[in-house]
Amino acid sequence: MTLPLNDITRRDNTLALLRSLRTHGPTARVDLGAMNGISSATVTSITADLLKQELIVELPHDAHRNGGRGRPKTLIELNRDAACVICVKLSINEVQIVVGDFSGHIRHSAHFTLTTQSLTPAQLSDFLETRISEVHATMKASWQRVAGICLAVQGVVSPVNGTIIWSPALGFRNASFADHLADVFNCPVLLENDANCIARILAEQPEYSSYPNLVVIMLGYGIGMSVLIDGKPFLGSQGSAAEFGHSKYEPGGALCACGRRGCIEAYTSDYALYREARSMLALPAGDSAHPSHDQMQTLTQLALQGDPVARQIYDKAGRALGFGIANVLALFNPDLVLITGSGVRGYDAMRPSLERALREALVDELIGASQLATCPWERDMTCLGGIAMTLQAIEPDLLVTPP
Amino acid sequence: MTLPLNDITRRDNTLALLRSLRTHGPTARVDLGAMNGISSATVTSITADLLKQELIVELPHDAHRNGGRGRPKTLIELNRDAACVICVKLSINEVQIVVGDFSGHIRHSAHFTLTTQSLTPAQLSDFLETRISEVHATMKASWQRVAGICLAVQGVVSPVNGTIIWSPALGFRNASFADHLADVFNCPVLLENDANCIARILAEQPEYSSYPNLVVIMLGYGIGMSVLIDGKPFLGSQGSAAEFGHSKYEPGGALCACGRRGCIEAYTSDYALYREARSMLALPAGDSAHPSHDQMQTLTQLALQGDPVARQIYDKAGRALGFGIANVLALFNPDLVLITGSGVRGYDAMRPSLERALREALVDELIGASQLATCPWERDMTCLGGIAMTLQAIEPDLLVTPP
DNA sequence: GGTTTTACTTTAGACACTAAATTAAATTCC
DNA sequence: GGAATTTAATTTAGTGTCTAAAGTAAAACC
Repeated sequence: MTLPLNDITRRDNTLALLRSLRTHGPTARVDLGAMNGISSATVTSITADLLKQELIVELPHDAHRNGGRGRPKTLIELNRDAACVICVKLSINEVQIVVGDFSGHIRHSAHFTLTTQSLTPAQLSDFLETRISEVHATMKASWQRVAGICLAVQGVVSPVNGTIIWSPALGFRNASFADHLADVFNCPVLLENDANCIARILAEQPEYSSYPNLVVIMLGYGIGMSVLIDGKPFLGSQGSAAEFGHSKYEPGGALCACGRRGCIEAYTSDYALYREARSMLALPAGDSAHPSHDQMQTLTQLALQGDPVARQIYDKAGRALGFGIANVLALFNPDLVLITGSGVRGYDAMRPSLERALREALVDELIGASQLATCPWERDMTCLGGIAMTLQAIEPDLLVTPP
Repeated sequence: MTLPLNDITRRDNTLALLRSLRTHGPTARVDLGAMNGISSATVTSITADLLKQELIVELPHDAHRNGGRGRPKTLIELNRDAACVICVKLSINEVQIVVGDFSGHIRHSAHFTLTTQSLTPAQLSDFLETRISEVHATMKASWQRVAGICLAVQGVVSPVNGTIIWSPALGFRNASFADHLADVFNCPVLLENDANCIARILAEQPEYSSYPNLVVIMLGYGIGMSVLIDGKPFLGSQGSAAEFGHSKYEPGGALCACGRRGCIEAYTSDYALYREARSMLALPAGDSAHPSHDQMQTLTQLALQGDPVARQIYDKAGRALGFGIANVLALFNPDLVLITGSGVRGYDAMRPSLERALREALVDELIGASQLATCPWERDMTCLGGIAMTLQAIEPDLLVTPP
């Protein structure tokens, strides 16, 4: 037994209202009630509590004119300054630190370039602590509280244990930073996979919110995937589910960054594409194991313009991705598969062979059950998702003890 | 808005008590309270309602002596005769019809042999209606009510739409029987995949109940799989998730019963094993496309006794299964993968190559996160699972309107 | 300026739950 | 054998949450 049952009901309803406000923006009490199946009287009661706690604010009436007859609605919105969260995105050779306010918007953002793969755990820990401290101090000076921190990491992480199991950005394995940071900054620290963050943000966008079972595949330096079941990210027993990039296309096939062979990533990721291409084509110089945006752009353009060698490389990549997606359709049967990440730039070049592979692999009924779409890629999506997840995680903590 | 909120709480608590009684057998009020985090007073109140509705009964005190001091516990158990459900298992060339009582036990069972693949939809519908009618009439004569019917079907089904999308037992596709049967017998009719039924039963057995994320793989004529996430069967958007047997091992590989190539089933199922074997080994005569138990037994024994040709066949099957399981581990990251079905008889012959494939495919961290085990196979498991699922589904209906 | 419309608040009552007190039914102790 | 002890179940009293309905507020309409 944790809480008396009635308190749970109240808390659930309170959290539901906060979530409605976060996704819908300013909303009137009547509408909040209708959206959540709660009577108007109860909304009044709950919002009164929240106003007292300064988690929400009423909008002045003159800010909005809502036409019709009758008493005008009083719009309520989240108090942006009620709390803030920090999201740290860790990817290959880049760290991004972002501050989000209580309504989920980015208030501050900074990028750092460093050779992540050569860091020791202690060096990375120091780096994170220093950088977060700077932001943390700034925020504390101007705001009430930093209510949570999120580490959004490329690779296999265990949110439950707070350990990074394996990341392409790092030269070591099984490292734990979350607990230490939680001690230092005295707030909850979430560890999340970057693909889950992105899926979280995409899923709440109106055009995708009607698909409760959503698979998001991220193409880029590596291949990431996130599965949302009933709108919630699916984590396996250790929280490290959905390692799509390392599911197998061809047993014994091409060498992957994970050390195994035949992974989809070993055919479809940036580094795999560039590895195939560099020996056969004239391409910009640079670190071919970590091709830059420009390098990939050049390669993609060649394929899209019909260069036969480049086309063949993308054909092969599309075929691997197609068979991989076929397995995902067979196993998860989602409503929608959304392909995004910086690698979508090459999607059109992969598409014919991808679709051929799908038809080759699956009976029509299974293909037809799921839609396939792409979605443009924006750099800040990961952090926005991390902020959203962190806010949701810390909200119950903010509700404690109205005095 | 459906029900006032407090009614939902009450209904949830009532259903929780019923579920406790179903899994734990006769239980005292105090213990029911402790198990469900409900106060003893509330248990008294709820059980009073249930007694009035005759869904539960009190055991006479002299039936059990529970030693200790103090007032003896009054054990409560489900009223077995409160309702019954019918489960129809449809597999290749066999239909089984079973009656389960309210406590989930089998009260009656009948098997029918018929060439299912040559039936038209109308013929099958007639057959089912006739056979169910017989049982239904018998039950109605002696009991209160037949509260639900379950169709447990091998293959891809859509529980939501009530249609059989594809079944190896049938010569046609996209057939709907559930609605018609529901009309005829005036009760809810569930359509379930057979693997989901079995997983349901296994999951509630004490030795597996501590694994919330459980994957059950069924080896047999075909390959079935069920995924339980947080103890609940995972169905995709159409409810036809987890078509593990038709996920791909080898693009362009062996021909599968589904018409595509390279499916795991095309290497590891009974028919695939026998297809490979029949040209090279002296095996019992019979329909080699649908090998009998005896035929498979002979083949398995050969492999286990070290016959090189048979061993090679099982090696290949194990390798395909191993890569398939590797993908499942990568994508679902379950706590436990349980292998069962009649085909477990050959598991030991597949095991070495299966484990080799796993190690070849996955980084150690992902293999180590999940356990792998086998579980003996019993014929009635499917129907027991179907009964359990049906009882759970109809329970809310039984609670309506205390007069 | 009165009427109508819509939004929000207050009031009154119902329901489910729990803690504490009470009753029930056994065992143990003397 | 009767009193004390122990444990189970029930009853009682009280709390919290919710809703429907009545009441109040603030606008547009006529």
